[in-house]
Amino acid sequence: MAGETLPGVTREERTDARVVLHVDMDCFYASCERLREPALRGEPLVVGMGYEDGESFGAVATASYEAREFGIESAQPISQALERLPPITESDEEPGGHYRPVDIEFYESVAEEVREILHECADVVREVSIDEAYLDVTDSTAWRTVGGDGERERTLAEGVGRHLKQRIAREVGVPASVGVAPNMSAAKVASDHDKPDGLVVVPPGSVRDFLAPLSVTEVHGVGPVTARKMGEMEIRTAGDLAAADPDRLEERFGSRGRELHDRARGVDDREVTPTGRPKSLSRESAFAEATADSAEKADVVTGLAADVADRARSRGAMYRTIGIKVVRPPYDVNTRARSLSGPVDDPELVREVALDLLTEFDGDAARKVGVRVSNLSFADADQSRLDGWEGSAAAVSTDGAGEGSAGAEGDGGREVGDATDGQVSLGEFD
DNA sequence: TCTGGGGTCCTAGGACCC
DNA sequence: TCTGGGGTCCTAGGACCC
Repeated sequence: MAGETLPGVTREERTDARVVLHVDMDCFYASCERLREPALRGEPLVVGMGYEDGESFGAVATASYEAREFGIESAQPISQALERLPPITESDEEPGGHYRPVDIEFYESVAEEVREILHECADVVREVSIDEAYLDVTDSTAWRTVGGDGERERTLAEGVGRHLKQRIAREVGVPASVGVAPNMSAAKVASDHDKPDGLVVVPPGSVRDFLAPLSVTEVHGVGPVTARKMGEMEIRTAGDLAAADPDRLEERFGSRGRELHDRARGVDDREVTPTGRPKSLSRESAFAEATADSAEKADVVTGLAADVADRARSRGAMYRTIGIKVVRPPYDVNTRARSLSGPVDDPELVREVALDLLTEFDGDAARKVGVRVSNLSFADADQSRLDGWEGSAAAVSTDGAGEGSAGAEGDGGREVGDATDGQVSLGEFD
């Protein structure tokens, strides 16, 4: 990192500070809907999921800024959102509200176009979600200030942020907010600071002052629980947090306390690492009405199990742990999981294990159930190289498959057969 | 066979994020 | 704010091993 400089950036201009961008698409699902249906621009728009005709069950995924004016927020129940949304009238004067169901495949296709631009602009891109990413552009720009006499002073780094925003707007047609800062957590707060369509630049040395007046809830990693506890400690702003005694914070919040203290002071050494492999895959579904009916619960779990197994297969993932989640009223979250002796790709087994774990909750009312596979491994070249299997005949098999061949652990009497075709085949279950 | 210490794996729950 | 769906990381206790 320290050695070479890039064209246009001399050695003296290099500082130790990194240049990190956080790109956050503004109410992304709504923007996507407007892309293919321009008449929705400027109108209150709610994109929701789980809402079928006549049902009032589900939640808001994204509300446009116009819809937010009416008190509509994301994660709100659909029924409530639709009540607040003004009715569409014939009059051109009256703003009408619009509802569209989530169409995740279309949004993925738009996100892919955005991703391509991000990867063209930076070597290291970490995608956090469908509408958010961190970029490290330290090697292609600098914090040097340009402009000055007459012109507004700005940094080269700001130019990169502006360029990125403009390309996304021009080539894809959706708005993005961009934060530019010397670390991830500051860039994240910066992108959030002037939404929508914002560009906020926080140069090195000014991060702490930038954060100081903001509510502690703006700090990434501070949720409702932590904010409440901090309130009890008279810590209300990021400035309060920065000035607080780190030992006290650690006492109260564990290692996270120290970390949050650092972030509030503008200290965050985390590298921007490229998006990795998923660690787990899950699906869950809420009942319109909590149910204790075992058959009904089993039905839904069966469907979710099939979906999860399907998704794992399509992504080339094998799993070693299968789990369920049961949420009992009022909001009692329970998880159960069982690990196998080796990774598998076996939809039938996902179903069997999930249903077996579910029997513990026979007779219990459930408002939501879920199925999850974790302990994932990927049978491809990358993974096998990491495992030191490169070049061996068994290159496609992954950790655990080898020694799992006899089901030697005898966990619960289930047998795991020989590893063949890069996958462990199974004998009887239970 | 009343009993130390360290390491790892597994499970369950909690907090947080988008 | 009584709460949808898909994730991540951390913690803590127990089992098990040496």
